[in-house]
Amino acid sequence: MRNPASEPNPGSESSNGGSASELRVFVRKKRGRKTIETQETKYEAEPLDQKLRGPPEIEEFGYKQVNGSFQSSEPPPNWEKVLEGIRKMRSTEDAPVDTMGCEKAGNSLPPKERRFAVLVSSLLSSQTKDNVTHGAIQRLLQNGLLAADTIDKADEATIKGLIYPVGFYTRKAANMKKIANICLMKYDGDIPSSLEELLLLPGIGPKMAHLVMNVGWNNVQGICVDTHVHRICNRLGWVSKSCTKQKTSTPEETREALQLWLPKEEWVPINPLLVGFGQTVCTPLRPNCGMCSVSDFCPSAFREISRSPSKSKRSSLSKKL
DNA sequence: CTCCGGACAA
DNA sequence: TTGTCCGGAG
Repeated sequence: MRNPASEPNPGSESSNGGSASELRVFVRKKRGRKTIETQETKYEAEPLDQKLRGPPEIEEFGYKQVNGSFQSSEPPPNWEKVLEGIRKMRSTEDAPVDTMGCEKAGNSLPPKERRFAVLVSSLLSSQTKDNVTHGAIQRLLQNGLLAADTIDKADEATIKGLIYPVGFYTRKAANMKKIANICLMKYDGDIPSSLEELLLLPGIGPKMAHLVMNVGWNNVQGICVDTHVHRICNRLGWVSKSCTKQKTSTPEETREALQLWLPKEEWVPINPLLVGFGQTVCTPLRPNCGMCSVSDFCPSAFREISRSPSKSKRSSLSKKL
C-alpha cells in the first residue's frame, strides 16, 4: 500500500513525538466536477474499512501520482524538530516578512469589499516591499479606488500613478483594470471564490491565488509557496520530484510535494515562518548555516554552491559597452 | 554594480 | 527553460 521506496525511514522512531495513535489519512473528495485532494490527521486510529464504508465520494490512498511518477507521502524524518527550531529562531530574529500584509488592507470593510481589497493587495504586493504596497493601498483607498466598480470606471493612468512605485506598476495597473472588470461582470463586484477562477485573473498566479483563498475566503486550498518556501524545502530535503532525491524545480512542484505529508494545520503558518527564516538565516546566497540551530538536520548545511561566474563576466562585459 | 522577486510570453 | 517587467536596498 505504501510506496515501497519510501519505506526505509531511518530514525523515525520519534518522528511523531507525542501521540502514538496518530494516523494521517489522505482523502480524495469529489465536489461536483472538481476533485480535491486533502490530507487529514486523525488522532485516534480508526479501522480502515470503516472509512472505506463512508461516503462513496471519499477514497483513501497512501501515495499520489504526480506527473507520472510516484511521490512519497511519508513525512521526512525530524521535520517537527526542524519546524520547532525554525520557530525558535524566528521568535528572536526580526525579519521584514509580513507576508500577510494584505490582510490588514481594509479589514474594517464589509466582507465583499474586504475580499476585493485582499485581491488587489495580493496583486500589488508581489515583488514589492510591504510598506510600499501598504502606501499604494492607502492611496487607492483614499481615492475610493479599492472596489471593482470604481476601478472599472477609473482611468488606467490614474491607477498607475496611485500605485507607483510598486514593482511592475504599469502591468499591474492594466491588470487591476481587467480584474475589476471581470469581478464586476462575472462576480457582482466580488472576487472569485475558487482557486481555478482566481487563476484565470491576469496577474494572479498560484502563489497569490492560494494567498487569496487563505486570507480572502479563509479557505485553505493549498500551501502558499513562494521562492523562500521553495528554496528552503529543497535545502531541507522536504520535497523531491519523485522517489528519487531530485529537487523540485518549480514552486508548484514544491507545493504538491509538500502537501503530501505536511499536516494541514501547518499549511498557513509555514509560509510566514519560512519567509522570515529565508530572509534572515537561510538566505538564497550565502546562507548563514553557522547561526542556524537546525543545521544538524539539514542535508544542505555548509554546502554553499558558488554562483556561476559566467553571469558576472557577462555583466562586467556589458558594463563596458 | 548585484541581488531580489511572481507572472507570463516566447 | 529563459528572459522580461520594475523598482529599491546594499
